[in-house]
Amino acid sequence: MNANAHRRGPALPSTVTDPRMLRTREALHNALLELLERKQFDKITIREIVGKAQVGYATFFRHHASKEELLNEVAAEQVGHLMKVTLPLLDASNTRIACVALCRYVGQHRATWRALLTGGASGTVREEFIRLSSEGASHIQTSGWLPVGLGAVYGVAATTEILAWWLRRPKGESSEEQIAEILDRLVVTPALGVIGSKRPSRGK
Amino acid sequence: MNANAHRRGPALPSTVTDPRMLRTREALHNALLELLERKQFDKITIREIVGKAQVGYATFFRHHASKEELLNEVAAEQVGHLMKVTLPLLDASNTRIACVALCRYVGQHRATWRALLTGGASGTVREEFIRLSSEGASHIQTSGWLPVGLGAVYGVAATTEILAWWLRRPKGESSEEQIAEILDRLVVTPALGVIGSKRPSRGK
Amino acid sequence: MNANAHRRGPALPSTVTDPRMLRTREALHNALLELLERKQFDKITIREIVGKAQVGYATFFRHHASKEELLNEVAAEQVGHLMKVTLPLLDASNTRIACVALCRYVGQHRATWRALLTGGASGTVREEFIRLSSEGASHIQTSGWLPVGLGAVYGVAATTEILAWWLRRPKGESSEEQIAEILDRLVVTPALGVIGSKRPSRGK
Amino acid sequence: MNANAHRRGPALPSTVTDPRMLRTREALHNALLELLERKQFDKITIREIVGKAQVGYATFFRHHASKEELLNEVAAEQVGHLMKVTLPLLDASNTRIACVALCRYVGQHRATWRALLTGGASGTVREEFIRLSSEGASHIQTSGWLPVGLGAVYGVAATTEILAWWLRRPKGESSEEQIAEILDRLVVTPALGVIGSKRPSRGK
DNA sequence: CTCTAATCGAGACGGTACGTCGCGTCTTACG
DNA sequence: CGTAAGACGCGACGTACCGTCTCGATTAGAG
Repeated sequence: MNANAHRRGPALPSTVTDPRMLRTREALHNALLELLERKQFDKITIREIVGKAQVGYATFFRHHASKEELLNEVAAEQVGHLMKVTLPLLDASNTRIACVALCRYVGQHRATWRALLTGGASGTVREEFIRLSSEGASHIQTSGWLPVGLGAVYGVAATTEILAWWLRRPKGESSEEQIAEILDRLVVTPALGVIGSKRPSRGK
Repeated sequence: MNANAHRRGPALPSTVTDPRMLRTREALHNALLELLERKQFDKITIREIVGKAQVGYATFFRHHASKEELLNEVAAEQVGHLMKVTLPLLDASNTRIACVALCRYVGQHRATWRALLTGGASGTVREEFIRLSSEGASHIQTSGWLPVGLGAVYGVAATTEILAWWLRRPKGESSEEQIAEILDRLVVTPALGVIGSKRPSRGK
Repeated sequence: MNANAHRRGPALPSTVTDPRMLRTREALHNALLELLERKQFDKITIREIVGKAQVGYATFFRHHASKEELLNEVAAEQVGHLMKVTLPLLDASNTRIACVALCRYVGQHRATWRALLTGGASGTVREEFIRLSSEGASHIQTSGWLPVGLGAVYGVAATTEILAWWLRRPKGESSEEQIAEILDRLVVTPALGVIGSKRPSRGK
Repeated sequence: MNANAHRRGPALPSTVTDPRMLRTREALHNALLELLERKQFDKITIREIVGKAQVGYATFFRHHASKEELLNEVAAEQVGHLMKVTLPLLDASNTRIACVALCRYVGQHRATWRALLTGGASGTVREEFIRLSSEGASHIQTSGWLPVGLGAVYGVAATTEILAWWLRRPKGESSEEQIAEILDRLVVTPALGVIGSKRPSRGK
């Protein structure tokens, strides 16, 4: 009996072709993003999301098991876009270019990324970041004193935190280039290890 | 009408002397901390807290307007303890000592700090950190390229994230000194500005 | 932990003394009866009941596990009242008197009993009837050709069906005495067995 | 637009000849009957019915506007079969023969009739019974003290209730003849009036 | 034997009621 | 007479069916 065959979205969402489902999925994604621009993720109710998306309440659960799962999906999507822009430029010899690209992209999607990074969703976004970057940047090496796992956690946390600070401020206060420089000097360069050279702090 | 005359804790909790109130407050603090060691903050219900604290349900609201407010108070308290240990040692000329003190303190209160930093309460703890440190460390100067506000946000976020990573791992995996070194090299030194000298990233 | 201590009404509702609970219980009883006068039991939603009773939705479940359980309670109550009036008069030598008493009582509470017997609740009422009458009339003997269990089921079903027919018709169409006579001749006398002889009825 | 041109079965189902429709109709009838043997009518969902009938969900509505309508149809069909067997034998001078025929028929289709009479469908079955019998037995006269309408309602209710009692009991407990006698003495004879004369029963 | 239209399965969808849970308020009874 | 116990109104949760509505893919039966 297929009495409950209607439950759970397909295992591989990418294979969905039914235009109704695609429309619904996108409507839910957009609705969540729009709501995130105005209130904290955990203050948003599923009923608000489906209301804004013009979608039936039960329909939500035909696509996502929970609010969190929808956020995961949205986060993965957005982080994916960001990565696609930044990763190809990431090159140990010149990290600044990647930082600028990243900041520029974020600056161009200010509203979305402010929502993602300052609206209670940042934890999820960070996890997605770590997941995707450990896939895409597995060749990056850190110097020995910094455990790889910690490097990733730190890098992502620091980056998102800096971006969040930037996005919380009024629009023109800091330029994309300034933030990129901060990012590079404060996070990327120290984490990548400044290999083989000066350690500014006092010796052990 | 004085329908809610009994509501709201006193404006200045520090002035409370009634031993019953003190007992209740402490019981609630401890109950929250113990629960945080076992589950996410937002999965904890007020009824659980008062149950564990052996306190009447309504009594909770005579002391705190909400769960979050209690968490704020607990966070301020714990962060205060931590600050008291670390701040006096903070000296631009030798940051490592402060880092070691901080890690040692956290290591000695592992359970509590793991609860605070990995249990969904970290946002609150961070805010409390920023608030208290901007009071206590207002004399710290960063070099010009790093806005003061961002410096604080970054420093706290990076620090808590690193500590959280540490506390999530099995107990003996990294020593307090190792974490302190990472903290110093990765966060404190770069943020304090590497004053007057070499900037490892390429010039503009 | 008494996290769910609020669930389920007390095992012995008769022992409840809290006036709030009494008010709520009665409001729910009345609301159900009023709604039953206007629509089928299974078309009535719990939300309608609590709406009419001016009671919170969740409160319903603090008193009754389901709509059906509430109906059981209401039915038992009403049937109990009816029994109290009729049973004492039940005497094998003159069943007519009991029939008249029963019809009179029902006639005096026309709206309620029409609701109970014609509104989709009759099954429940019948079961309650059988339950209570097998307690109160256990001394009644049927002649051998009619199994006792069947006698009860038949008597109750026939009686309620006749009353239901009566109550469905316009108010003055048949007098209480006429229905009582039908009841006596059609149901009671045949079921009691017509033991060889005298039929007390017929004489006015 | 003929958006709903496909909706609603033909006004006269008897005129349908398309074998696909016939197959579907029968499958739905059987599915409902089988399910009724295992659970209450109102606990049965349309999705279960179409599942068991191996029929698409929407197809159900191409034949029946609702679950209830399907039940009506099934009830009419089964009651019709029963009537065809019993009615021709109904003769005021010897009601026993018809009673025996009725019980025998029901006994031969025990599962079906238990489903129909004890599974929450009895109300519908009774209505169908009354409708069909008032067509087929309109010549039956009752004595004056019993209104015709009430006679029908009573007769059908009492009969179905007695049968239901019988069918609920273990299979061989009462013979078809015993039930027929009860039916005759308890329901048919009293209702037909026993106008001062012969009572065919009693003599064995 | 085609071909056109009726019929079908599958199942996404907007609804609505369900029963549960936790909140924060307010009443009651008890010590 | 103040405090615990807990009933209450509220509102979101996730589930289950409802009945409507596309979609193709069969499958009749008329040409």
